[in-house]
Amino acid sequence: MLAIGEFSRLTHLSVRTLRRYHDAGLLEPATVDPASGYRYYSADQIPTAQVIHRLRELDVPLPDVARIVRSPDPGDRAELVAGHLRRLEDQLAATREAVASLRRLLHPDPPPLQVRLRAVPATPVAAVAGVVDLDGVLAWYAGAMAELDAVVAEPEGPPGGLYDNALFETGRGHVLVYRRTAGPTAGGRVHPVTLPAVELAVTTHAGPHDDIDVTYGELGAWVVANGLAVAGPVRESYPVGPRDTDDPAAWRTEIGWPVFPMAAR
Amino acid sequence: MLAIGEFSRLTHLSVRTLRRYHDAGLLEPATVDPASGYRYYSADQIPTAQVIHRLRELDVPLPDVARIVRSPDPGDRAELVAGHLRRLEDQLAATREAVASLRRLLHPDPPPLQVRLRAVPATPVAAVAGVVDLDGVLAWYAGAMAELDAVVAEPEGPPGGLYDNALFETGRGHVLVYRRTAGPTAGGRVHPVTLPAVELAVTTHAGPHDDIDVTYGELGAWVVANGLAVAGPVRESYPVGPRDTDDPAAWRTEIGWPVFPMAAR
DNA sequence: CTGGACCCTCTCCCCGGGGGAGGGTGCAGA
DNA sequence: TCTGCACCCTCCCCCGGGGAGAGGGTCCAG
Repeated sequence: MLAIGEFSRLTHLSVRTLRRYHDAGLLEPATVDPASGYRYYSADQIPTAQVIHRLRELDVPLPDVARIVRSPDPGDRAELVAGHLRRLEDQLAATREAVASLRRLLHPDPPPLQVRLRAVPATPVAAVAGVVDLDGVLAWYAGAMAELDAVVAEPEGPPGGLYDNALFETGRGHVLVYRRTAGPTAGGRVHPVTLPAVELAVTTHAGPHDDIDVTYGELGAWVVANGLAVAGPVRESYPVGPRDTDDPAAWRTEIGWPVFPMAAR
Repeated sequence: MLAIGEFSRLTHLSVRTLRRYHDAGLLEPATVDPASGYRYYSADQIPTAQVIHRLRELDVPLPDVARIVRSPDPGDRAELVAGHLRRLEDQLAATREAVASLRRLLHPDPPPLQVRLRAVPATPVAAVAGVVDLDGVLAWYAGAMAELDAVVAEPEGPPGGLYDNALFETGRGHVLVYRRTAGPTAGGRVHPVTLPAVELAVTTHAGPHDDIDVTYGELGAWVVANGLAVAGPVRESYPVGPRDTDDPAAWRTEIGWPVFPMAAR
């Protein structure tokens, strides 16, 4: 039986951290003296402590660590770990993209932004709508678009979507993806919808979506400079997207932001 | 002039976050109405907001972001950014190593640990000592060892170090690195020191230092199983180290932990 | 039996936000 | 000019994974 200080020395985990792991139900001492509250660990808990240490170095949240070290089946455990490694991969990809986008921001090579005003009439479309978290929007988009493809036999023009401002402001909001078509417009989650008529400020973003907010910002600056104000929901359409090519640099995203004269807000 | 909500829509930064950035002195509104406290932004602050956004995606702390966006000289700014990118690289390397170490832990292929007890007599050495942070210990070690090499003409045996337990427990502690020699033992930070006689439990760790705590743990378990207790400072020596080869898998680190009979603590 | 190392619980602090309460402002339509 | 409502303000509490320290109990060797 090892007192907490001794166990700390053997595992390179601080005494404080060991106590926290006990409170979190993550690493229970082998025995606890009921009179004094002293924690006593056994030497064969050392490997467990080391696994915990590694998982924490990978920023796995404590509750997930608890699930991993407590799961009895090594298969389940491996699966949980693999899931977290995938999460790390995604994070790494996001980091790389942020670095690239930062470089583009700091060393700009700005092609002048083409903004046009376009009066869009009310448009009937086949649509899938829902309330979505910002993190899950990509997955939701893929699923919704697959359903649209299954239902809409003869699409016209590129697919598109409407995104509520709340999605960017609070991380959750209404999203609607649509296809224009002369054919059927209902089935499963797909329903016919008529997009309202609006005046749009339209521009096209080229490349991956990691720095699409830059284009949003430039579009917004143009709108403001022209005495207009924006109001959601924003419309995007995807003349060239992940459905068309695997090369994000080739993507083209048309952004249409409903505008009003400043005074008419 | 844009109200905060409008600016939020143009930058995809939440209203809350914009207010926080104002409070942190990171992104000052162009004007603030002294009567109402309303913040008003100008459209040409959008690029700055986007740079901040990217830096935050890279987990650059707010004070550092403030330094970057406020530094007038683009060269300085690039240097600050580059520094953070280096930090990200290091972090990435650490993550990779933790993943590798975790795999080794979960799929162990354990060569049986060779532990020997060795009575070490008092030993005169040339040494550099200091109080070091755990993060900086590698850099400190490199500097100290370079000074030792400059002073000690004829070293005997591998270099070594003594590490206070506090280094692992509180992240800061006494460290002493030494070389045995029959030659000079003083110069610069180098001073003659006599390491006290101790009884050591000794084993050798093979490979990079990322999972050296596993060997520490196994050594500790062996010590406990043999009715002994450990006490610092730990001694390490480096028969094969970064000085000898660039391949961390070839490194050999001898760990000697002072031991006492359990009862004699 | 005593001193000192060790251990206990408790509270407060850090970061970068999110959530909500409670109240003041700006502006368009009536 | 009034009213309603969207917008804005400040202030406080919450999260996770610890670090720091206060104040007090416990263990054990000399």
